Amino acid sequence: MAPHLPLREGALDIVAHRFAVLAEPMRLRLLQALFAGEKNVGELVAATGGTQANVSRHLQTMIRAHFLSRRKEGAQVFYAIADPSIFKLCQLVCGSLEKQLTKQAAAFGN
Amino acid sequence: MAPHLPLREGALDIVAHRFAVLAEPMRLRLLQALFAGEKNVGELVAATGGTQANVSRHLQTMIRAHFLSRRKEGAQVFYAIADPSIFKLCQLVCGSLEKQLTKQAAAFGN
DNA sequence: CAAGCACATACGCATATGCTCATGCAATCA
DNA sequence: TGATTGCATGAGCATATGCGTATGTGCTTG
Repeated sequence: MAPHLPLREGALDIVAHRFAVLAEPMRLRLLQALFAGEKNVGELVAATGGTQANVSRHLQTMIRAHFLSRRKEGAQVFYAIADPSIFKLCQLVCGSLEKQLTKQAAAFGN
Repeated sequence: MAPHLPLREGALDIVAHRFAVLAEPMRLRLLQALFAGEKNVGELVAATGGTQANVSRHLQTMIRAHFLSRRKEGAQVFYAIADPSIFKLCQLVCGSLEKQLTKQAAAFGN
């Protein structure tokens, strides 16, 4: 039941793909914008500074990965974070990154 | 101190890169093999079924990302997991993946 | 010193992925 | 109904990345 860490064959590819979805700065920007709550595409375009086409594509990518949810309201489409584990994932990476950078800084004598 | 989630510019690229390192099946296989403890390159080649050159390349990638540590002993080189957050990262992804697949299975009527 | 083992790395190819531009499609409004 | 707004998507290009093959480098051993 728990994390059978010797993962079955094929599972690794799925896990890798989930990490890959998080491996694009623009998608992380979108997630960051969505941490504050549901937003429509126009708001996300404004928040990230990307083009409408590009933002839309990245949103589809995260929808397919089941990281986001979609809600149509008239002509607009609202996106929201659907997988709460994303919070912890980002926190973990940021945390260990901070630790590493601090250590590197200390190595310079400081 | 804690997760300043509105990350400073540039930090996102670094975070994205860290996720990217975890976004390759072969690297995940190597990490899985290393979960049991330190191993040298030959053992990792055997454990993953990859070629020596490819395994070596991926190990360098994870070293540069500070995910692994390196220890030379004579002609051999031993690698080990240097960043404990990798455990939790994999557990989180596997956990939410399991949840999602279970839900999808249930949607088929079961 | 020569030979062999363990590991790293340069090169070339194939594929994947992000980006822009242009267009399609649906809903709203005049 | 025609025009406009909001979002999605196809085409094409540029780049990045993984892989295999071949070769380089350091250590060990005879």
